[in-house]
Amino acid sequence: MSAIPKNKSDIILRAALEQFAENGFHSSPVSQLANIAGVGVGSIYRYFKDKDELIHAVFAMVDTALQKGMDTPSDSSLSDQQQFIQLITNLIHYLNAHPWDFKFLEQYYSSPYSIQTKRATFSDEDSTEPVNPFVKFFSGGSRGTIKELPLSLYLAMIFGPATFLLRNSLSGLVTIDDELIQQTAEASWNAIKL
Amino acid sequence: MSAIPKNKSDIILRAALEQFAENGFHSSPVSQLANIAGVGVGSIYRYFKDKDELIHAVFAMVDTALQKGMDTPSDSSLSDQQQFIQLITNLIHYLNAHPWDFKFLEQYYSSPYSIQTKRATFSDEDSTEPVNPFVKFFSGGSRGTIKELPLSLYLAMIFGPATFLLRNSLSGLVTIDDELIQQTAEASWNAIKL
Amino acid sequence: MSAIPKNKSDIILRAALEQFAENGFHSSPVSQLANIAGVGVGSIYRYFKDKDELIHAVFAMVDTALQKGMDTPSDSSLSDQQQFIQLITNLIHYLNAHPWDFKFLEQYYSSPYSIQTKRATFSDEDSTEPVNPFVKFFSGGSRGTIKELPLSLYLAMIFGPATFLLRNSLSGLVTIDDELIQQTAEASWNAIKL
Amino acid sequence: MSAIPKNKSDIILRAALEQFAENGFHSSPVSQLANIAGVGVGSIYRYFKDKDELIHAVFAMVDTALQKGMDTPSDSSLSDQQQFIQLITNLIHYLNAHPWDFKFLEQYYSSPYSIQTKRATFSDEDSTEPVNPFVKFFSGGSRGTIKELPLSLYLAMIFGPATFLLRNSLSGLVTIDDELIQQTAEASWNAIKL
DNA sequence: GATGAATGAGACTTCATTCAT
DNA sequence: AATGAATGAAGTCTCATTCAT
Repeated sequence: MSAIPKNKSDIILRAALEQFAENGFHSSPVSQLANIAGVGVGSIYRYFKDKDELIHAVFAMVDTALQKGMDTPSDSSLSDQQQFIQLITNLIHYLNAHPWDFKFLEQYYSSPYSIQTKRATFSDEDSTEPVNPFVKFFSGGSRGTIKELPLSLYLAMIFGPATFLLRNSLSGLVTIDDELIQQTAEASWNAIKL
Repeated sequence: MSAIPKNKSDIILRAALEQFAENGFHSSPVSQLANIAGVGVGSIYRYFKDKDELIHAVFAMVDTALQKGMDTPSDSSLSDQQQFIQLITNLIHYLNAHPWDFKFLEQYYSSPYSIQTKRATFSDEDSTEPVNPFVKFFSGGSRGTIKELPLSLYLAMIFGPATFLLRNSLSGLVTIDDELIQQTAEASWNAIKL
Repeated sequence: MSAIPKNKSDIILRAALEQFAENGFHSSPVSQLANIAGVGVGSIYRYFKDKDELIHAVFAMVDTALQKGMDTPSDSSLSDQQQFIQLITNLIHYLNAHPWDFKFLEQYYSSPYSIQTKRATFSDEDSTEPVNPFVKFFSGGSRGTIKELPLSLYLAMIFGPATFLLRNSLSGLVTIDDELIQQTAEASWNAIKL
Repeated sequence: MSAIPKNKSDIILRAALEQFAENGFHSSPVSQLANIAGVGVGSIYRYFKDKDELIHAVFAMVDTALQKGMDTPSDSSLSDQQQFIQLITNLIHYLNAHPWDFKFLEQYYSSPYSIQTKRATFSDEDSTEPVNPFVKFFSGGSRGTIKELPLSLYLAMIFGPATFLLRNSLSGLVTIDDELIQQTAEASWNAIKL
């Protein structure tokens, strides 16, 4: 799935993602990252100023891939409901298929690191691509199919449940299958539809 | 609000909660916890085997308080919808009023520590009290007012959005007021009602 | 001669002085200092914030001892010449007897560290004790026995030759004995006397 | 003044001198020297076995230039005093005009490196050129104008004060002008004249 | 001959834990 | 019981040196 990385910088990023996801930032010594990546410790510092910069770079990689993974060629023949459900389905599918990405993001967002990064989730004023596809979806002007609610609440009803399920899936408390995904997407839709 | 702790063990737990919430586990040296708590480093090790045990103990304290904070004397004169909305309102109110608790839980759940803890959220087989009030709510047998969905999805539609909003509230991206809480509770209800 | 240090801080300072004098700052790893001092590495960091602070502390210790070692109870029955020669004799004697102190000072002054320290050699405006005894000597108002020269030149004719000889003594190029000290002191006097 | 170096070896030596003088040996990574010199790191190791050898080579370059800078075509029409004062004036002028050379020498002499180098200052037995012009001056047999003193003391009264002033000049504590140089040279002469 | 990416030994520093008082 | 000085394992990062291109 993920293309095999060929340049050293990507090899390091992949190894770091794996380690951070499994062990957390603070239980992943740089020396261990180097081992997994199959490079010398010093090489990591050739490509990244310090461990912090590496963490942010992993985030950028994962975030970009996620935006791409969620996106769907906009099909105007689909109803709002169908489009919306498609997006949520994509989101859960992608993160369920990429548990390292999900684990990494969870840690990243609940750490001091995320504070330094300006999240462009809510507005795309200053953002170049990638733009969150859900924001795109909702910013299409008022529709007759959706309740009038704050953007933050739309997003909460989408990412919240999905995140909760994925977390429990990783804990082994829940098994995510297509039926559950479908039910989740519909529930989210019901939460905000008129 | 929080009762003033009187015995040394509680004093330590409170100080630890504050530090962990503000600085994270790995930026909270035991010596600093001792300072804040106003006790010697050695004393912490009298009450807790090591730092890990302290972290788990803080979790237990916070988790218990949260269950209590959410609970409401079950009032059978209220409709299902009213009860449900009351529960969510309580949840968000409590965590919004106790940001340290919320921050701590976020870190705890997205860290390797939570893996070691067996969460008794979904079943109460082995659990002594406290039991999640929402689990109590849903386990009351089938009702005519709620869709037939997996328990995990019910919980996802409750905790997911609430958590998402609280997170953004702490980041300063969103301000949680009573109207938003009401809207959220209703949206969650709409997601699962028949 | 040097009292045997009893508290840990002094033990560390002594060990550091020895190592720095012999090997230089950069060839004296903190771990080695700890070995010589007979303490754990961590202990050094209990008493000194970091290696830099330790270096400055060693300087303070050496500098203070030197001022004391140079000083002589001012004896007004002695002529200017006798007083002056006494001071230089003390200076060379002291540093010759304490080669570590001399080597340390040489390194310290020709390193970036000394820039951070405000040397109070030239003025004692802001300085509390100790004050350089030579400065005291020259600041006693104009005398009829000494040429009118800039203070910096007085000091140059005192410390310059002494330093040069001590350096060569350490290299083994010269042997400093009482006769040489006497000759040096007289030459310095001749350089500035009327 | 300094001829523009044309061969790679000289370019490296110049760059190293500058860096060492400004930042010290240990804050001048070889990679940085390479940058300044505009050559690859590897090239430095083609011309110099290791960093130590480079340091010694810079010393040799600086030392040679200094000897040349101090020298004056011996003019037998001048008195001893005039010749002597001329030599000191040259010395201070040269080092004041070449602060990098002076800073480098200071560091070199007060570092463990200088121990490895056998200085040929005092005797020219084993020395090929250059020979210290002052040694030449004093070895001209006994004169009726100068006190009978050890060679090392002559040198101490010359280099000592000059060095001291230059050091303070670099620290900004003293400004060296022609008057001060003249006064210094005269004081040195007074120190040793009959 | 020249280059600079790659390496890893080793430096500095932090902090969980112990134990004598 | 309580304390906090002492410890050293372990983590982050630098940089002299090598070697394939």
